[in-house]
Amino acid sequence: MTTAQIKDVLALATARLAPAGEYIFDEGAEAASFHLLLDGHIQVERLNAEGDRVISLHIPPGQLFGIAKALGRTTYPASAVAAVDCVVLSWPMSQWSEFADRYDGFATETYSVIGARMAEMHNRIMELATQRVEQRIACALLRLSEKHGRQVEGGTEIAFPITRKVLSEMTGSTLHTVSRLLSAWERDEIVKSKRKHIFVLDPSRLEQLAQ
Amino acid sequence: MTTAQIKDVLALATARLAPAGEYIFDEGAEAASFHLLLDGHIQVERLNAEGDRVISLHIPPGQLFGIAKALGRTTYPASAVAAVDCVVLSWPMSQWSEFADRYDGFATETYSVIGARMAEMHNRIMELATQRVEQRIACALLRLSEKHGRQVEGGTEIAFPITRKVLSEMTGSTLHTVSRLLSAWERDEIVKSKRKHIFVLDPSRLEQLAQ
DNA sequence: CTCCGAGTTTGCGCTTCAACAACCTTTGGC
DNA sequence: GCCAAAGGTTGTTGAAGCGCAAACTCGGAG
Repeated sequence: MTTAQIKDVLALATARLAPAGEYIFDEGAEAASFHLLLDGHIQVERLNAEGDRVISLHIPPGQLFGIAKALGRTTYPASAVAAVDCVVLSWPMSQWSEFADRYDGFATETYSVIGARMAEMHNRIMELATQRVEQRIACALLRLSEKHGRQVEGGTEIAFPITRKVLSEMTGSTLHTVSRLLSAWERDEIVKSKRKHIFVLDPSRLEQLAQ
Repeated sequence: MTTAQIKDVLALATARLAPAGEYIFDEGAEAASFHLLLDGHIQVERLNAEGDRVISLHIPPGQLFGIAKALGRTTYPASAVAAVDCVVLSWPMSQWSEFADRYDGFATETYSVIGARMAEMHNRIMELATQRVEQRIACALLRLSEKHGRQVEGGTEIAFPITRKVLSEMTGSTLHTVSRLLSAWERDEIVKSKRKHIFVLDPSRLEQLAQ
């Protein structure tokens, strides 16, 4: 895309600040807009019939999300919540095809993102189907630190606040089990954690635990 | 697509018969072709590091598969095996973009398929994360009978041979547990099974079991 | 017709982990 | 500085379901 094209596109967007905890859109709602995360972290989640929350993925800044239209859907398949204060650009879904037609590489880029997300979901399915809780949590921490990590002295910090509860909802477990494991791993100096913040100190041993 | 266009397209395809058990392509292999299943049933699967097989989805006749290129990938993310004798049309992946450009609706149609598959994977993740084995197996049977069912007197038969082992690999369980549950459900006249064949007699009670 | 192997059934012990419960700690609002 | 609420720790218990083992049965190859 040229600079002129970028200007055009930005002129059509609405920017807004979503404070931590705000829902950008809800599962099942009509997909009226697609979004770009400029800053912050978005959590994509669904509730099952019994009301258990399952967190499917986290969106890092710079990614499009809520692109239901690209997949032939008219409603959002999941909800998106701001995990921290976020800056979000939004466009009406009606402009999707225009964008795709007009800007070369827009569609290709988008489908690469979708491909990557599918691959990630595929991995999650494998993990859930074959690994034990301990391994799954180790995997989740590794993924988070790789994709959403920030280097600090001594290790990698996960770049947004994350509770035991959230980690359990990402791994199909309970906050109790997560708490126990994090405590054990902290004793072994594999991770370190403050409330809502986790640091991976020794990724190689975490990988071992994930097998 | 017009009839003339269909003829063009078919002229470029290679047709072949894949006997039951044959691998159409392997996980990780270079994505040289994309395929259309004319007849039969394809099973998409992956192996994890320990060699456990996980079955992600089943492809019904009439669907495209192995469409890695559409998702910006150069290798297949999973393997595809013929679950029964299959008739498969294949095109070299190099023709993908040509097809997408030339035939209106081709791309849109494809992305709808991808959207549906993502939705299904999403559901699988939810199930694996929150439901117990019994519920997951009930869900799997319902899905199979809906998407790959064939009406027979008294119920619905799953349209391709399926072992306890396969069902366990679809649900992240073991063939023993599946066997036990099927036996119990057969006593309650919810399902009926011959070796490699399963009939769903009472879908409503199965839905109850799946909650 | 017989044999062999793939598919299935069933029992038993043992591990994993969710459920329940109680208590502790940190943080932010007033 | 106090309080409430959110978040975290830790112990105990019970059950789900996996691993192992052994036996059974069907169906096809020869």
